[in-house]
Amino acid sequence: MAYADQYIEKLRKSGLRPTKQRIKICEVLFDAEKTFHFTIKELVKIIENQANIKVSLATVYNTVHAFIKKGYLKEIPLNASQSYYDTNVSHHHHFFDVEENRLIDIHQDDVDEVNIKRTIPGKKIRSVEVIAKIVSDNQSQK
Amino acid sequence: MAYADQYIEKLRKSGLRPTKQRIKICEVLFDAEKTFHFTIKELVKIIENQANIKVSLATVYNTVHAFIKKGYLKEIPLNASQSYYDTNVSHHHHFFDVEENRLIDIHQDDVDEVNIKRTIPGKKIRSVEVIAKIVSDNQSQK
DNA sequence: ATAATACATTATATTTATTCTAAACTGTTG
DNA sequence: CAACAGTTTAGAATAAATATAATGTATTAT
Repeated sequence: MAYADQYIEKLRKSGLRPTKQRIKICEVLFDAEKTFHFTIKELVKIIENQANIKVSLATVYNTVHAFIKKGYLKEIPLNASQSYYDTNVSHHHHFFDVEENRLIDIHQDDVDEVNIKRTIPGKKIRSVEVIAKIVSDNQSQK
Repeated sequence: MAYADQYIEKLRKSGLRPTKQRIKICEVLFDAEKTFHFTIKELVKIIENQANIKVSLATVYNTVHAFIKKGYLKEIPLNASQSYYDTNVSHHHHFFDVEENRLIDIHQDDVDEVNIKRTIPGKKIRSVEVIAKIVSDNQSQK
C-alpha cells in the first residue's frame, strides 16, 4: 500500500500508534474511491468483509472519535438512534430522507453561504451544518 | 385555566384523548412565558415540581412524539446522547455550545434564508435546520 | 346514569447504541 | 530479554428509547 505512510501519519497526529487494526480502519475510510457515510456498526462490517483482520467495536469507536477530534472525519448532526459519520470533511451539507433513512450530500455550491449575524460573547463558531429533511412528494402528503 | 380548551383541542387533533396527565404536559409546554428547550427527563421533572400529578416516562414520550408529528413541537437535530425538543416551532435555528451542552436560539432574522438549489426527484423538503456549533473563543484554542 | 368498550397509564422489562473495564497482548526501549 | 507503555478485546455497565401487559379511565350507546 502506497498509502500506508499517510495513514501512519494520520494516526500519529491523532495521538494513536499505528497498529494493524488502526491501519485497516484507515484503509477502509480513506482508500475508498468516493467519500461515504457510515455508522460504527457498518464500518465494522465493511472491515470484516474486506479483510481478515477482526476489529472490536471499542477499537473502532476510539479510532473514529480520535479522527473526528482531528478533523479527519465528521459527525453528521442527525437525531437518529445511532450516529452517522462522514469521510467527506469538506464543507458541505446533507439531505436526510426521513422515510428511507438515507443521507445525501449537498455540495457546498448548491447552498448559499449560511451567514449568521448574531454572535455569542466569548464564543466562536466551530462549524455550521445544514440538514434538510426530505419526504416523498405525493400530493396526498400529511 | 382558560387555556384548557385549547389544550384539549391540541390533544384531539393529535389523535389523543384529553387526560389529566396529557393536559398537565400541555400546561407545562404551552403555558410557559417563553419557549424553551427540553429533554424528556427534564420535562418529567418539571411536571413533578410544578404539579402533584405523577406522569410516567412512557406517557411523556408518547405525547411529545404525537405533538411533533402534528408540528406542535420540534425535535432539534443534534447528536447528543439524548434528544432535545423545542416548544418554539417557528422557523429558527440553533447554536449548540459543545462545551457547556447548551442550546441557544438563533432568530430567523439573524440567518439569511437557506436556499438549496439542488432537488431530489420525487422528494420535497420538509424542513431545513441550521446547527452552528460554538466553542470558547480563547486564542489558545486547539 | 351506567355498562360496555376502547383507549391510557404505569411499572417493569426489553432493546440497543455507546462507553467502560480489566485481562491478555504487542511492540518499543534500555 | 526484561520492563514498560500503550492496545485490543470480550464482555459488563450504562442509559435512552421502546415495548409489554396489567390496571385504570374516558367515551359511547343504551
